[in-house]
Amino acid sequence: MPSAAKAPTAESNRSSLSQVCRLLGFPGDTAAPRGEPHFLHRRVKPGHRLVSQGEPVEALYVVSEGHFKTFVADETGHQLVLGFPTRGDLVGADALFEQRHASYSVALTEADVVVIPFKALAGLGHGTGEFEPLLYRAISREIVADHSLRSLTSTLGAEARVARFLANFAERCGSRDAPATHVTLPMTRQEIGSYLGLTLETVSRAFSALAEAGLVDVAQRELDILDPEALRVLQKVHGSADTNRAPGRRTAPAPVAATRPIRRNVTWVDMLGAAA
Amino acid sequence: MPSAAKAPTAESNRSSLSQVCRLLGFPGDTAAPRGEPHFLHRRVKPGHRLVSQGEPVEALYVVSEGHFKTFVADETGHQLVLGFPTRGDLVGADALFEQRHASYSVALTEADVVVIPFKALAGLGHGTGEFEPLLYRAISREIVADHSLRSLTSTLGAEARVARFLANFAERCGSRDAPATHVTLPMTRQEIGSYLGLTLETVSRAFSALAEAGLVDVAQRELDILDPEALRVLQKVHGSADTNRAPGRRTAPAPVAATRPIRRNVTWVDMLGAAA
DNA sequence: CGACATTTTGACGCTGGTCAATATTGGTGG
DNA sequence: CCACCAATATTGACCAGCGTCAAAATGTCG
Repeated sequence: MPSAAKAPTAESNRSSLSQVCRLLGFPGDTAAPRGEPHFLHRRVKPGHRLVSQGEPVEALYVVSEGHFKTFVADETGHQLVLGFPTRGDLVGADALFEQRHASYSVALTEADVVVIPFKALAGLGHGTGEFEPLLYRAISREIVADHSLRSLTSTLGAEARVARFLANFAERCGSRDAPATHVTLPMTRQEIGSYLGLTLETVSRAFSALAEAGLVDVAQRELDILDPEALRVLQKVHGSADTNRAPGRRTAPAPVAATRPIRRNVTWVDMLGAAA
Repeated sequence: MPSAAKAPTAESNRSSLSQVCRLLGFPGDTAAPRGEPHFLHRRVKPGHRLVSQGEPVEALYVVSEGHFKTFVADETGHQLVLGFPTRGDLVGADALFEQRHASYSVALTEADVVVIPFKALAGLGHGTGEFEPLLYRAISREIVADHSLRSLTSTLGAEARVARFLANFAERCGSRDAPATHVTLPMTRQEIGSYLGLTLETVSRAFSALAEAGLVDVAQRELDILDPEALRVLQKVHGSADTNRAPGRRTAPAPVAATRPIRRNVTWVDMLGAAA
């Protein structure tokens, strides 16, 4: 992987507030670029933990480079993958409640994070008042992403989940509105499965199916996105017998536009009834 | 339901900061109970929306009385239930990102909420600096609860999910360490199913099964908890991918320091361990 | 009382989990 | 340098949990 082979150390060991803002994806919020505090960085080697479940919180982190996986481990040792934070993502937000981390975060690749000392938040450093709204937004985004994932897993089938995951991941890898055509997956099939609520075998099968459908080209950890649009739209591939029906053309089938004229009394029901 | 039939208006139309703290479950954090600002309340009738998806955020809310359901609706009108906020829960945290609500919240019963004006947050009212950490904690708790739910749905089978849900719900209904033995479910089977990632039929069947097992006594919306402990412990485990085979090493006390030479991808396997 | 929403119960079948065997990669030791 | 081994990935066969379709019972509201 010739990714960050360039100038790894030169990238920075400290970032200004406005840099962190941009990193988080809030370019507009940079208001006071003056003598604002600079945040230190911290490097994490692959396989090393950034935070551990139960550990008292010392800081929050914003990923600057590399990939992580965050997961919880129940008493029996089983683990559930909660996400794969990468550049621009906040790590450790679940620790603000109870001042203890509620999950593990380990680096999957060589990684670099911006350290946001907990003091800067709890110590009510009003000098840093500029980035409090920023934190709110970042944490809130965690929640939104979480809900989005729940929606994904409870709505789509296995193949569609994997497809969306790949599209999403590739999108987040390509740094600036560059969907990224080729990526090296930093996580195992099992981790993907845990994240999506599937088993590793099902993930593997989904990969094969997507490859056979011509949407991607996957070999082990190497992934080529051939049809990003189809990946994102896909609802079902489900081709065991008639996979090659229309080669080259694969668009989503017409969805059900069932908006039944349900009438009940009050306002909320309009959307309540539609369920199914 | 003769619940809040008593003195509905008398309960309060404004709350002090410390009262909100207690309501949120952070009794210790009440620091400046002096001339602190008082927050107005707002009543919501069953079936009425507290917030709507896409709507610009005007305030956050803390439920004081009653039950809500929060859900997202995709383009086709299908809805996914995200939670059933009740007394002490924060509503609207997902709106801090992008200043627009990312979900609907409708009252399932007669309800009463504390209104926390958005201004009090964005306007960086440092006069209210006391409750900023509080908000952080409350929002963070949302995330933790979310993860907990994901863990639940991806590890347990249908019956176990429903069992845990009922135990959980009854627990949250009984106000003070009172597990609550009888509750009136404010939501439909379908809503429960959406919340747990099941269909309404499966939920209904699970209810019947739990009743037949003598754990609960359920008739329509009326629910009696007969064996709270069994409900919480019940595990029909059917899902999880990893089976812990390696009986030897379970604890991964390996500190953040370099444990061993990292070959490509390994080393964190100590806790990934047993994974397969 | 009649229409509709919600719930219950049954039968059937598909998706995806489980078990199992093999292939491939990459690191280690002789 | 090559054989060996562990971890990961792929693929197949089997089957069961739960979604789907369907119908009937019960409750609710106008």
